Amino acid sequence: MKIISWNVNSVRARIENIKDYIKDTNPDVLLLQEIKTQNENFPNDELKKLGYTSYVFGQKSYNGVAIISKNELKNVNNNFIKDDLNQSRIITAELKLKKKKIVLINIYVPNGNPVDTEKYEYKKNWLKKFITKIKKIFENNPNILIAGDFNIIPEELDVHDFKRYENDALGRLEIRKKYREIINLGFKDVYRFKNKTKQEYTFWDYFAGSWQKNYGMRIDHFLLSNSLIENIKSININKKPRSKEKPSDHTPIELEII
DNA sequence: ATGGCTGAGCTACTCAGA
Repeated sequence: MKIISWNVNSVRARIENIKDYIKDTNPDVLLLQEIKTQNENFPNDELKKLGYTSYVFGQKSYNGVAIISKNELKNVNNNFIKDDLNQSRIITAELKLKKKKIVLINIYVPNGNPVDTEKYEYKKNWLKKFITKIKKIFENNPNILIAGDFNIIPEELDVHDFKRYENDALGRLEIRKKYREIINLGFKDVYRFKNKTKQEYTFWDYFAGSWQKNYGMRIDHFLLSNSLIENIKSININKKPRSKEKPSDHTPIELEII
């Protein structure tokens, strides 16, 4: 089963790229972040033509997440945590893998910059609530997959110039500790688990030729509960979509589980 | 290099992103 996560930076501005990408990679489940549209303007029909059902948690202008799936999904939910600002950042569903029932969680974590503002506090509180909820889910189900745009640089090698980000909301130790806290509940960062020292990124700024110079960062992640590690077939950051015309600033990360 | 692109909403500009 191929599951892909991609922050598309507007689903409507990116629809042709997304359709091309789906035809190329044929995912079973595609998790989108930053769709930047309300549910009623989501391109359901175009994705239906490719054989996918869309489950959308949208919002006007900003944020918004969606799950696009070949098979119909059960228990789709938009209120995983109570969001302090009522922003659309989490959509969950139930996924079946052989005999295992997996809780699938698609997230778009707040950015949190600048760090001396309420935006940073919002990110911290959001992560705190999220961790509390994950602990609770674990009590009933050991099989959890968290995927999406975490807006967290886990380690120094996950960014081209760590010094620039060590006091940034993406790289601050306080935030990276939250990431470790999730991992320590019983997860693997699948990319890092499979690639101990490899330096690859999932995001490059639009400006200053960041893509051409490979000034990027790895902030889109798949966290798989330890009970599912044996099911990993492959993990891959696919840089092709970032090189296309009119790209998102993020590129997809692709997980295959069996 | 704390904003030099990009997108949404709207029709001139601000807000947001990381």
